[in-house]
Amino acid sequence: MPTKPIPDIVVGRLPVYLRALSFLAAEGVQTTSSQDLGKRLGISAAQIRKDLSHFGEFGKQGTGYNVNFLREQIRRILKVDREWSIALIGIGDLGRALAHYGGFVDRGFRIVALFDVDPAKIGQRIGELEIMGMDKLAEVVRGRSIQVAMIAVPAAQAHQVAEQCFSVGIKSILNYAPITLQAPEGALVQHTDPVTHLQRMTYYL
Amino acid sequence: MPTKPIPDIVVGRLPVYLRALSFLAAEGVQTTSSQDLGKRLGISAAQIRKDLSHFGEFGKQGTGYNVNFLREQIRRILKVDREWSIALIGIGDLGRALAHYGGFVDRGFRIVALFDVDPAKIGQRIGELEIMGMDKLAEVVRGRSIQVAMIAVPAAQAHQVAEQCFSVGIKSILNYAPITLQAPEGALVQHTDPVTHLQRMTYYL
DNA sequence: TAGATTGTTAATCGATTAACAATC
DNA sequence: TAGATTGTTAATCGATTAACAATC
Repeated sequence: MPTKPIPDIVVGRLPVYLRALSFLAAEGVQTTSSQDLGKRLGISAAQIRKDLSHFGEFGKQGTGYNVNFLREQIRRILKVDREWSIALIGIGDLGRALAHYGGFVDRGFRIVALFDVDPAKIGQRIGELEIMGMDKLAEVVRGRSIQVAMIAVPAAQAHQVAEQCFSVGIKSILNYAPITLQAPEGALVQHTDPVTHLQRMTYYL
Repeated sequence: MPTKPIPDIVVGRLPVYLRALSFLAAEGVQTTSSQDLGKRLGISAAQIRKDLSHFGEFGKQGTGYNVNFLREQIRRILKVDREWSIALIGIGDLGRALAHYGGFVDRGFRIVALFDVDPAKIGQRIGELEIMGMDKLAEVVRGRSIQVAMIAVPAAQAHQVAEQCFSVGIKSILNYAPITLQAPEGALVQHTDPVTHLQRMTYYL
């Protein structure tokens, strides 16, 4: 009896719930409810309960949810109760900003390797890390069991860089280039492009 | 007879279509079809035709769509056939990267003002722009009719900064802080947080 | 106990897909 | 003309919401 897969749209909301729970935990809040969370996130209470019910029972009638407990459960479900190593490819302005960003580590991710094609950049250091040429990608990805990459290269190069990543065993790519990439069978690509968000908003202005 | 509002999920796909059409135009491609676009974007051809049908008829039976024509139509629908002025608030690593990013202008947006609370940063220049204190926000937003802001401040300050933006007349915020912000009636907030994307992917790993 | 809130069911709502006449 | 592709309708599929028994 194969279990029904969880809808991707539900999976996509879990990180948002997790973020809110971490915020509440940091504030010292012990308990929350689907209603309280829903109000904070602009989501209906019923939807939050329904979403969570795909994974188990985490609350108590009359009381709600223990913030730390639910947080730990979602961390486990999303597999961010560990640290994922990330390769960052493309060390321009955005790549540098990502390399400096301190918000990855306590949410389950650590950039452990930097890559660029520009010979002028190769060998430079950012913090602890040295920028490497793409010829080192296979070796580093395999050696450090990296499964996740972030791509911050120009649009014209993104497709080729993604191919290279997949060919050396990367399973997930977060793509910052403003172009839609195809993921091969068994791999995943997520896109993040500020302009698409802005354009979605101007429609309503 | 009030027209039915276009589903937001459809509006959200238009920027993706536009991005693909701009790519094709740059490649010199004259004509495309719902099937071709769908293949490139990982979306069904039927969905693309259905989405476009909310706004009018843009294609020709047997031929498909003229790339430049459809591109112009979507630019018009999304209102990015003009240039929107943007205020960028929070000039840390990410804010700096956004300030340097060259990809806004040809897609309808221009950062025209930089703000930070740090006295050490106020007065510094990035390119043509000088970083200003938040006390100048109201004046600049009104003076330059700015309707869109990007917030790249730490999570702890994001809520307050957003309130300030809305209070001086900003209608749309693209929020880079890892926290969910509420938009007041008549305003819009879009969130962009790399970690939520990464966490969504690790679920499947 | 009385009040609150969960997890779940069934109903509703909305989005996607399949199919096809129209027609370039 | 023959082949291709649109725009649209109806059917299907899936997601959200409302309601409520269970129970803390």
